[in-house]
Amino acid sequence: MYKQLRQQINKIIDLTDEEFDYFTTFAKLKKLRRKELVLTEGEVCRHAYFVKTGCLRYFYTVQGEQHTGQFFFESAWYADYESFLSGQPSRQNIEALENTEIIMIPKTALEKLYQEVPKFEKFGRLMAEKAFMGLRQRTEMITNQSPEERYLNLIKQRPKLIERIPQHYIASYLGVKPQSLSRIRKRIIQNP
Amino acid sequence: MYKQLRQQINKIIDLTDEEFDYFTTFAKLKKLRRKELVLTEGEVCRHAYFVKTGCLRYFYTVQGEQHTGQFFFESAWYADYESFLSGQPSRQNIEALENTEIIMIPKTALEKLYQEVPKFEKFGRLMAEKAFMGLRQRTEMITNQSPEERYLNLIKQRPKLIERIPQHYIASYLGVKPQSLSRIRKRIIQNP
DNA sequence: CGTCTATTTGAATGTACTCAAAAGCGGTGG
DNA sequence: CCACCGCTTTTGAGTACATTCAAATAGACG
Repeated sequence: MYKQLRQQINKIIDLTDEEFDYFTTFAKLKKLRRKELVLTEGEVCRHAYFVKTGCLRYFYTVQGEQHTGQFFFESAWYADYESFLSGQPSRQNIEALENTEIIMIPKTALEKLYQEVPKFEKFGRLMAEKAFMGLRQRTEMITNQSPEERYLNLIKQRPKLIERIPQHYIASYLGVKPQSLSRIRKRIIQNP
Repeated sequence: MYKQLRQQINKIIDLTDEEFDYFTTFAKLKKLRRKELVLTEGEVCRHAYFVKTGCLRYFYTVQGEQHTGQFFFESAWYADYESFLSGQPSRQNIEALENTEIIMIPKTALEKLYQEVPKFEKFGRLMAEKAFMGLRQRTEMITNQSPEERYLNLIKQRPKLIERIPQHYIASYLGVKPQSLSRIRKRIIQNP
């Protein structure tokens, strides 16, 4: 049932069977249909989400425009840390781009685990550190690279993403308009 | 001696006098002159830095150009998390913009503290979470706002920074050329 | 097949960039 | 005290590239 989850957690900390079983008593499964939201802006993010199958996208809206923050595929974790930690309403939306199965861990459960089992405090730290590094990579991509470079890098580093995600979402993720991404692709095809 | 440090840490976790004293046994003081680097790209970041007085800037170089990531003033913490955590050479430089006094905490000390005192594990988690939120704010500023909006926001949110930091560093922080920032300022002065 | 959405293409526009040079400012030494 | 030097900031002119507005084409799904 939770084998996949166990594998991912094992990459971060070693849990005994008991500890993992205890962890899973708090887990909730949820199935999402394509385009369904698991978090809507204005709500407080009270869960961490683990993608079992499918794909999530988080985005936020600025002046009526959607900005895509990130995509998450099988075995990835996500939560809107800002809302999750502060308890403030989230400005993000988290949406399933395909029919998607997720495992939800309530914040309250994590807090309980942090207190009861020191090992989970370490888990929490490592997750936050990992999240930080992921975001930094993303930030550098946006600040240091031209749209064309960003797209070429994405092809190189996450080729499966290109095949799986509709182009206008990729444009939004790269920080350009769909028309611009279309032209970028054209340029790339014409010039080796 | 370490009163200022104690105050800042108290904002995050409660430490007993003994715990704090133990913590400070690992601390090292360092004075930096203006323009001096405390971390150079290629080195591994083995310390967390706490600014006692003065100001630090971290930047990295892309195709010969400096990109300023962030400024840190009195009572701020910094470390290149990526290098600090992974042990890989840093791509960042950390520089004093003024004569600056810092307190350095070795990574090895933190690891020891994490193991020995559970409370510090929590401290580590909270610091990572805080770092994450700071970076996210920065990322959104870059992705969602025009250079002019970024500058106006900076004036509003960190007015002291504007007075204290030379303009070309601010331009670099905002992701524009110094000439462009100069023109932005001109526009702002002319139009209310 | 027809409708709706996604992608592509075209033309005009705007904004930051580059290259270049002038003006401003701070510090040093005569 | 002033003259000079290096560095910062400003200004000008021309360019590059993503954007906007608009429309055509292509694909997906009922």
